[in-house]
Amino acid sequence: MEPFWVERPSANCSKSRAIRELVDGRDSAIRLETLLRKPSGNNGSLSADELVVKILRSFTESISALSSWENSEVCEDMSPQIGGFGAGCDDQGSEHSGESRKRPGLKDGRGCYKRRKESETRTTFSPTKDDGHAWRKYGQKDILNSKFPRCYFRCTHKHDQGCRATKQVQKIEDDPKMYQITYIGSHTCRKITRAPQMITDSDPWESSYPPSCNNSDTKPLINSQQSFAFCSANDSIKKEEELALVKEDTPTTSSDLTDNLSSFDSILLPELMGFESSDPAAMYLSCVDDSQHSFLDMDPMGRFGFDGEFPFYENVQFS
DNA sequence: CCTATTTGACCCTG
DNA sequence: CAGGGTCAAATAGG
Repeated sequence: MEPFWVERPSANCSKSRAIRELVDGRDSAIRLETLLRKPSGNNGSLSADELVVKILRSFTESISALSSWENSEVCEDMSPQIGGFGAGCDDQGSEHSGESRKRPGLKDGRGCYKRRKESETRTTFSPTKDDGHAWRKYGQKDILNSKFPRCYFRCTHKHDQGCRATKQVQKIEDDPKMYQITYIGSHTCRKITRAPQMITDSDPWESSYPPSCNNSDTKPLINSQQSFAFCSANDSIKKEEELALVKEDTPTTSSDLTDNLSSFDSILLPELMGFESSDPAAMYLSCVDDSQHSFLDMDPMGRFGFDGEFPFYENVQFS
Protein backbone atom coordinates (compact mmCIF):
# COMPACT_ATOMS: atom_id res chain seq x y z
CA MET A 1 0.00 0.00 0.00
CA GLU A 2 1.02 3.45 -0.42
CA PRO A 3 2.53 5.43 2.28
CA PHE A 4 0.17 7.84 3.83
CA TRP A 5 2.32 10.63 2.88
CA VAL A 6 5.17 11.39 0.78
CA GLU A 7 7.77 13.83 1.56
CA ARG A 8 8.05 16.66 -0.78
CA PRO A 9 11.55 17.47 -1.63
CA SER A 10 10.51 20.95 -2.32
CA ALA A 11 9.63 21.58 1.21
CA ASN A 12 11.80 24.24 2.55
CA CYS A 13 14.16 23.79 5.38
CA SER A 14 12.01 25.05 8.13
CA LYS A 15 9.19 22.98 7.08
CA SER A 16 11.22 19.86 6.78
CA ARG A 17 12.75 20.55 10.06
CA ALA A 18 9.39 21.04 11.63
CA ILE A 19 8.18 17.82 10.23
CA ARG A 20 11.20 16.00 11.41
CA GLU A 21 10.76 17.41 14.80
CA LEU A 22 7.15 16.54 14.91
CA VAL A 23 7.81 13.04 13.83
CA ASP A 24 10.53 12.80 16.32
CA GLY A 25 8.32 14.18 19.00
CA ARG A 26 5.65 11.77 18.18
CA ASP A 27 8.01 8.88 18.32
CA SER A 28 9.19 10.01 21.64
CA ALA A 29 5.68 10.32 22.85
CA ILE A 30 4.92 6.85 21.70
CA ARG A 31 7.89 5.54 23.51
CA LEU A 32 6.92 7.45 26.53
CA GLU A 33 3.51 6.01 26.31
CA THR A 34 4.78 2.48 26.24
CA LEU A 35 7.11 3.32 28.97
CA LEU A 36 4.31 4.56 31.08
CA ARG A 37 2.23 1.60 30.36
CA LYS A 38 4.78 -0.70 31.71
CA PRO A 39 6.40 1.24 34.41
CA SER A 40 8.71 -1.52 35.20
CA GLY A 41 10.44 -1.68 31.96
CA ASN A 42 13.02 0.84 31.26
CA ASN A 43 14.16 -1.37 28.53
CA GLY A 44 17.38 0.33 28.39
CA SER A 45 15.86 3.19 26.55
CA LEU A 46 15.37 6.70 27.69
CA SER A 47 13.72 7.42 30.94
CA ALA A 48 10.38 9.05 31.08
CA ASP A 49 11.96 12.28 32.09
CA GLU A 50 14.33 12.22 29.24
CA LEU A 51 11.56 11.46 26.88
CA VAL A 52 9.54 14.30 28.18
CA VAL A 53 12.42 16.63 27.64
CA LYS A 54 12.92 15.26 24.22
CA ILE A 55 9.32 15.67 23.31
CA LEU A 56 9.29 19.16 24.58
CA ARG A 57 12.30 19.99 22.62
CA SER A 58 10.76 18.54 19.52
CA PHE A 59 7.74 20.67 19.82
CA THR A 60 9.69 23.72 20.59
CA GLU A 61 11.78 23.14 17.56
CA SER A 62 8.78 22.49 15.44
CA ILE A 63 7.13 25.61 16.57
CA SER A 64 10.08 27.71 15.86
CA ALA A 65 10.63 26.05 12.56
CA LEU A 66 7.09 26.53 11.53
CA SER A 67 7.14 30.05 12.70
CA SER A 68 10.03 30.90 10.55
CA TRP A 69 8.49 29.03 7.76
CA GLU A 70 5.33 30.94 8.07
CA ASN A 71 7.09 34.19 8.15
CA SER A 72 9.00 33.43 5.09
CA GLU A 73 5.98 32.37 3.30
CA VAL A 74 3.69 34.73 1.59
CA CYS A 75 0.58 34.83 3.50
CA GLU A 76 -1.38 32.22 1.82
CA ASP A 77 -4.56 33.97 2.37
CA MET A 78 -3.32 36.91 0.55
CA SER A 79 -1.83 35.01 -2.20
CA PRO A 80 -4.10 34.57 -5.07
CA GLN A 81 -2.37 31.46 -6.02
CA ILE A 82 -1.52 29.82 -2.87
CA GLY A 83 -4.53 29.77 -0.77
CA GLY A 84 -6.44 29.92 -3.92
CA PHE A 85 -9.60 28.28 -3.32
CA GLY A 86 -10.53 26.30 -6.24
CA ALA A 87 -13.08 28.77 -7.18
CA GLY A 88 -10.93 29.83 -9.97
CA CYS A 89 -11.97 32.52 -12.29
CA ASP A 90 -12.57 35.07 -9.74
CA ASP A 91 -12.02 33.22 -6.71
CA GLN A 92 -14.32 34.87 -4.33
CA GLY A 93 -16.95 34.79 -6.83
CA SER A 94 -17.84 31.26 -7.62
CA GLU A 95 -21.35 30.47 -6.88
CA HIS A 96 -21.67 33.66 -5.11
CA SER A 97 -21.42 35.82 -8.07
CA GLY A 98 -23.83 33.73 -9.86
CA GLU A 99 -23.92 34.36 -13.53
CA SER A 100 -21.03 36.68 -13.38
CA ARG A 101 -18.82 33.73 -13.23
CA LYS A 102 -20.26 32.14 -16.22
CA ARG A 103 -18.09 32.08 -19.14
CA PRO A 104 -19.61 32.85 -22.39
CA GLY A 105 -19.45 29.76 -24.37
CA LEU A 106 -19.33 27.57 -21.40
CA LYS A 107 -22.27 25.58 -20.63
CA ASP A 108 -23.70 26.97 -17.44
CA GLY A 109 -20.33 28.23 -16.54
CA ARG A 110 -19.17 25.08 -14.99
CA GLY A 111 -15.66 24.18 -14.60
CA CYS A 112 -14.55 27.71 -14.46
CA TYR A 113 -11.96 27.41 -11.84
CA LYS A 114 -8.34 26.99 -11.35
CA ARG A 115 -7.13 24.03 -9.56
CA ARG A 116 -5.23 25.02 -6.59
CA LYS A 117 -1.74 24.22 -7.18
CA GLU A 118 0.37 25.26 -4.38
CA SER A 119 -2.13 25.76 -1.79
CA GLU A 120 -1.10 24.41 1.44
CA THR A 121 -2.41 21.04 2.28
CA ARG A 122 -2.32 19.01 5.40
CA THR A 123 -3.29 15.46 5.65
CA THR A 124 -4.52 13.82 8.73
CA PHE A 125 -5.92 10.46 9.51
CA SER A 126 -8.65 10.24 11.92
CA PRO A 127 -11.48 8.01 12.90
CA THR A 128 -13.89 10.79 12.36
CA LYS A 129 -14.50 13.19 9.63
CA ASP A 130 -15.73 15.94 11.73
CA ASP A 131 -13.24 18.39 12.96
CA GLY A 132 -15.56 20.87 14.42
CA HIS A 133 -15.61 23.21 11.54
CA ALA A 134 -18.65 23.88 9.56
CA TRP A 135 -18.16 22.31 6.22
CA ARG A 136 -20.36 22.11 3.30
CA LYS A 137 -20.09 19.31 0.90
CA TYR A 138 -19.74 20.36 -2.65
CA GLY A 139 -18.80 17.24 -4.39
CA GLN A 140 -18.02 13.60 -4.27
CA LYS A 141 -16.05 11.51 -6.58
CA ASP A 142 -15.06 7.98 -7.08
CA ILE A 143 -11.39 7.71 -7.09
CA LEU A 144 -9.52 5.33 -9.19
CA ASN A 145 -8.30 2.33 -7.31
CA SER A 146 -10.12 3.41 -4.31
CA LYS A 147 -12.97 1.57 -2.86
CA PHE A 148 -14.39 4.63 -1.29
CA PRO A 149 -15.41 7.84 -2.91
CA ARG A 150 -13.75 11.04 -1.96
CA CYS A 151 -15.89 13.79 -0.62
CA TYR A 152 -15.17 17.41 -1.09
CA PHE A 153 -16.03 19.99 1.45
CA ARG A 154 -15.58 23.66 1.63
CA CYS A 155 -15.96 25.91 4.56
CA THR A 156 -19.48 26.95 5.18
CA HIS A 157 -18.21 30.45 5.60
CA LYS A 158 -16.75 30.59 2.21
CA HIS A 159 -19.17 33.22 1.20
CA ASP A 160 -20.01 35.07 4.28
CA GLN A 161 -16.43 35.34 5.32
CA GLY A 162 -14.57 34.37 2.29
CA CYS A 163 -13.02 31.47 4.04
CA ARG A 164 -11.15 29.39 1.57
CA ALA A 165 -10.59 26.29 3.51
CA THR A 166 -11.59 23.09 1.89
CA LYS A 167 -11.09 19.54 2.77
CA GLN A 168 -11.28 16.19 1.18
CA VAL A 169 -12.39 13.21 3.07
CA GLN A 170 -11.87 9.70 2.05
CA LYS A 171 -12.06 6.46 3.85
CA ILE A 172 -8.93 4.53 4.06
CA GLU A 173 -9.28 1.27 2.33
CA ASP A 174 -7.13 -0.62 4.69
CA ASP A 175 -8.93 0.71 7.61
CA PRO A 176 -12.40 1.85 6.82
CA LYS A 177 -12.77 3.16 10.25
CA MET A 178 -10.25 5.77 9.51
CA TYR A 179 -10.55 8.68 7.24
CA GLN A 180 -7.88 10.40 5.38
CA ILE A 181 -8.68 14.02 5.60
CA THR A 182 -6.83 16.47 3.52
CA TYR A 183 -7.21 20.07 4.42
CA ILE A 184 -6.47 22.55 1.75
CA GLY A 185 -5.94 26.11 2.59
CA SER A 186 -6.76 27.38 5.97
CA HIS A 187 -9.66 28.91 7.63
CA THR A 188 -9.87 32.60 7.39
CA CYS A 189 -13.24 32.68 8.91
CA ARG A 190 -13.26 34.05 12.33
CA LYS A 191 -15.32 33.49 15.23
CA ILE A 192 -18.15 31.56 14.14
CA THR A 193 -20.86 33.65 12.92
CA ARG A 194 -23.61 31.56 11.80
CA ALA A 195 -23.83 29.15 9.14
CA PRO A 196 -27.19 29.80 7.82
CA GLN A 197 -29.60 27.53 9.37
CA MET A 198 -26.93 25.55 10.90
CA ILE A 199 -26.23 27.41 13.94
CA THR A 200 -28.78 28.34 16.36
CA ASP A 201 -29.04 31.60 18.06
CA SER A 202 -27.62 30.40 21.25
CA ASP A 203 -24.97 29.05 19.09
CA PRO A 204 -23.70 26.18 21.06
CA TRP A 205 -21.36 25.72 18.26
CA GLU A 206 -19.23 28.42 19.48
CA SER A 207 -18.46 26.78 22.66
CA SER A 208 -17.31 23.74 20.95
CA TYR A 209 -15.60 25.44 18.22
CA PRO A 210 -12.07 24.40 17.79
CA PRO A 211 -9.25 26.75 18.31
CA SER A 212 -8.65 27.57 14.80
CA CYS A 213 -11.46 29.58 13.58
CA ASN A 214 -11.75 31.74 16.52
CA ASN A 215 -8.72 32.86 18.17
CA SER A 216 -10.69 33.98 20.98
CA ASP A 217 -11.29 32.59 24.27
CA THR A 218 -13.53 29.76 23.49
CA LYS A 219 -12.09 26.51 24.41
CA PRO A 220 -13.06 23.22 23.16
CA LEU A 221 -15.03 21.16 25.45
CA ILE A 222 -13.88 17.89 26.46
CA ASN A 223 -16.62 15.68 25.68
CA SER A 224 -15.74 12.15 25.70
CA GLN A 225 -18.35 10.26 24.05
CA GLN A 226 -15.60 8.21 22.78
CA SER A 227 -12.00 8.30 23.03
CA PHE A 228 -11.85 10.96 20.50
CA ALA A 229 -14.67 13.07 21.46
CA PHE A 230 -13.50 16.48 21.80
CA CYS A 231 -15.45 19.32 20.69
CA SER A 232 -18.76 17.93 20.44
CA ALA A 233 -19.32 19.55 17.25
CA ASN A 234 -22.75 20.29 17.84
CA ASP A 235 -25.58 18.63 16.30
CA SER A 236 -26.28 20.82 13.44
CA ILE A 237 -22.90 21.04 12.02
CA LYS A 238 -22.25 17.53 12.74
CA LYS A 239 -25.28 16.55 11.05
CA GLU A 240 -24.21 18.29 8.02
CA GLU A 241 -21.16 16.28 7.51
CA GLU A 242 -22.62 13.32 9.08
CA LEU A 243 -25.26 12.97 6.59
CA ALA A 244 -22.98 13.73 3.81
CA LEU A 245 -20.55 11.09 4.69
CA VAL A 246 -22.78 8.50 6.00
CA LYS A 247 -24.15 8.20 2.61
CA GLU A 248 -21.09 7.54 0.80
CA ASP A 249 -19.99 5.36 3.57
CA THR A 250 -22.88 3.19 3.79
CA PRO A 251 -21.48 0.44 1.73
CA THR A 252 -19.25 -0.47 4.51
CA THR A 253 -18.71 0.63 7.95
CA SER A 254 -21.00 3.29 8.76
CA SER A 255 -21.24 5.35 11.78
CA ASP A 256 -17.92 4.97 13.24
CA LEU A 257 -17.35 6.36 16.57
CA THR A 258 -18.61 9.72 17.02
CA ASP A 259 -18.00 12.30 14.63
CA ASN A 260 -16.84 14.69 17.04
CA LEU A 261 -13.30 15.25 16.83
CA SER A 262 -10.73 17.58 17.64
CA SER A 263 -9.84 19.65 14.81
CA PHE A 264 -6.42 18.64 14.12
CA ASP A 265 -6.33 20.66 11.11
CA SER A 266 -6.93 23.66 13.07
CA ILE A 267 -4.13 22.87 15.27
CA LEU A 268 -1.99 22.73 12.31
CA LEU A 269 -3.25 25.58 10.42
CA PRO A 270 -0.52 27.95 9.67
CA GLU A 271 -2.21 30.92 10.97
CA LEU A 272 -2.64 29.07 14.11
CA MET A 273 0.90 28.41 14.39
CA GLY A 274 0.63 31.51 16.33
CA PHE A 275 -0.08 29.06 19.01
CA GLU A 276 -2.28 30.72 21.24
CA SER A 277 -2.84 27.11 21.49
CA SER A 278 -5.91 26.76 23.37
CA ASP A 279 -6.08 24.30 26.05
CA PRO A 280 -3.61 21.78 24.97
CA ALA A 281 -4.48 19.47 27.69
CA ALA A 282 -7.94 19.30 26.46
CA MET A 283 -6.76 18.59 23.06
CA TYR A 284 -4.59 15.91 24.13
CA LEU A 285 -7.16 14.45 26.27
CA SER A 286 -9.49 14.39 23.46
CA CYS A 287 -7.35 12.02 21.66
CA VAL A 288 -6.22 9.58 24.14
CA ASP A 289 -8.05 6.65 25.23
CA ASP A 290 -8.76 5.96 28.77
CA SER A 291 -5.85 3.79 29.29
CA GLN A 292 -3.67 6.71 28.70
CA HIS A 293 -5.07 9.18 30.96
CA SER A 294 -2.44 8.66 33.46
CA PHE A 295 -0.10 10.02 30.98
CA LEU A 296 -2.15 13.01 30.71
CA ASP A 297 -2.40 13.61 34.29
CA MET A 298 1.19 13.76 34.68
CA ASP A 299 1.65 15.90 31.72
CA PRO A 300 4.08 18.43 32.90
CA MET A 301 4.42 20.23 29.72
CA GLY A 302 1.00 21.46 29.15
CA ARG A 303 2.00 22.79 25.89
CA PHE A 304 1.02 20.21 23.49
CA GLY A 305 -0.15 21.88 20.49
CA PHE A 306 0.33 19.32 17.92
CA ASP A 307 -0.07 16.24 19.82
CA GLY A 308 -3.55 15.76 18.80
CA GLU A 309 -2.40 13.20 16.44
CA PHE A 310 -0.36 11.09 18.57
CA PRO A 311 -2.83 8.58 19.52
CA PHE A 312 -3.53 7.82 15.98
CA TYR A 313 -1.29 6.21 13.65
CA GLU A 314 -1.99 9.04 11.47
CA ASN A 315 0.39 11.30 9.90
CA VAL A 316 0.13 14.87 9.48
CA GLN A 317 1.87 16.28 6.68
CA PHE A 318 2.30 19.59 5.21
CA SER A 319 2.74 19.88 1.62
C1' DC B 1 -38.96 29.39 1.36
C1' DC B 2 -34.36 28.71 2.35
C1' DT B 3 -30.38 26.00 2.72
C1' DA B 4 -27.78 21.72 2.16
C1' DT B 5 -26.82 17.69 -0.61
C1' DT B 6 -26.60 15.06 -4.81
C1' DT B 7 -24.83 14.35 -9.08
C1' DG B 8 -23.53 14.97 -13.81
C1' DA B 9 -20.99 18.23 -16.46
C1' DC B 10 -16.96 20.56 -17.24
C1' DC B 11 -12.18 22.06 -16.82
C1' DC B 12 -7.34 21.44 -15.39
C1' DT B 13 -3.19 18.90 -14.75
C1' DG B 14 -0.05 15.39 -15.69
C1' DC C 1 -6.60 11.20 -22.58
C1' DA C 2 -7.54 9.81 -17.83
C1' DG C 3 -8.18 11.10 -13.40
C1' DG C 4 -9.27 14.41 -10.20
C1' DG C 5 -11.36 18.88 -8.48
C1' DT C 6 -15.08 22.08 -8.80
C1' DC C 7 -19.35 24.00 -10.32
C1' DA C 8 -24.16 24.47 -10.28
C1' DA C 9 -28.90 22.64 -11.56
C1' DA C 10 -31.92 19.66 -9.52
C1' DT C 11 -33.60 17.79 -5.57
C1' DA C 12 -34.45 16.97 -0.68
C1' DG C 13 -35.32 18.37 3.90
C1' DG C 14 -36.29 21.69 7.67
